[in-house]
Amino acid sequence: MDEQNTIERCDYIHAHEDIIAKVNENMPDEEILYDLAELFKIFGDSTRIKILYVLFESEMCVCDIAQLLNMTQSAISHQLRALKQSKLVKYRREGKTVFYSLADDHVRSILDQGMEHVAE
Amino acid sequence: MDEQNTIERCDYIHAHEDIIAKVNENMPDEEILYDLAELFKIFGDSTRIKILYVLFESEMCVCDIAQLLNMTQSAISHQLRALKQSKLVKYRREGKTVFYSLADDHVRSILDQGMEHVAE
DNA sequence: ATAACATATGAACAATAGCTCATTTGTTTT
DNA sequence: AAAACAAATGAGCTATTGTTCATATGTTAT
Repeated sequence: MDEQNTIERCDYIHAHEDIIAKVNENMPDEEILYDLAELFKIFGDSTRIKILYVLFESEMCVCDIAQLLNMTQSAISHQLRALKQSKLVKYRREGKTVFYSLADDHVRSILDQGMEHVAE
Repeated sequence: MDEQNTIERCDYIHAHEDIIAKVNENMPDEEILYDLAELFKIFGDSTRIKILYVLFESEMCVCDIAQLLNMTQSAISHQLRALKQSKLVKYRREGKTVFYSLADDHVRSILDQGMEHVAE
């Protein structure tokens, strides 16, 4: 009750009441925004982006990806785990080999949207 | 010439020649992929995502955003700088006040694509 | 010019992330 | 069962990042 807002505030808020109401109305839940940020974090690393581009062509095993990107098996495996946890890639095992592939079309559309912005 | 590839390799590469050729053909330049990752890094923080959602409703000054998100002016200003550098927001000065707004429609489409994936 | 306000910025610190190295797990072959 | 191979994992190290705090810059009003 007597807890004070310690954040500095400007003398008067510029935004009108209706705007503020709309912001609060349309702002997704904290949890969703957190998840969204986590998802984009995954795209925020060029190694992972390269892996995704490789998988655009075909499913591929860890070692092949490592060779194509000239990186260690361990580094690729760690990154594939992140991609897996975000449900951006899926995998199937075939003997000793594990083949990874893109989970769905979102990967492509998200990267394409980003590309459009970067290309400008 | 005598520089050796120190990366471990599997006994045989699974991917066929034509696949490897296509990967190398369709893989964007290193520099582009770096820029792309940098762009997604910007989306990879929930504070910045919140700022963008706020700006969906209306242009807004730094202090208003800070109040809406209950954060310090400094923190918001720092993040707005990142958004500005990535050309995701633009600004105009009106006296002491600086109003920020979304730079273009890419912001919305990128966030929407991400949302689609998260919502699953 | 001075005071007041809005914003920007730099240094510092804690938390996070990506890579390497060593090792483990899972599978196949002998 | 043992050896060999592919992949996964954990610890450790360095680099990066988001916030805070203090201060500087830019603009307006007195």
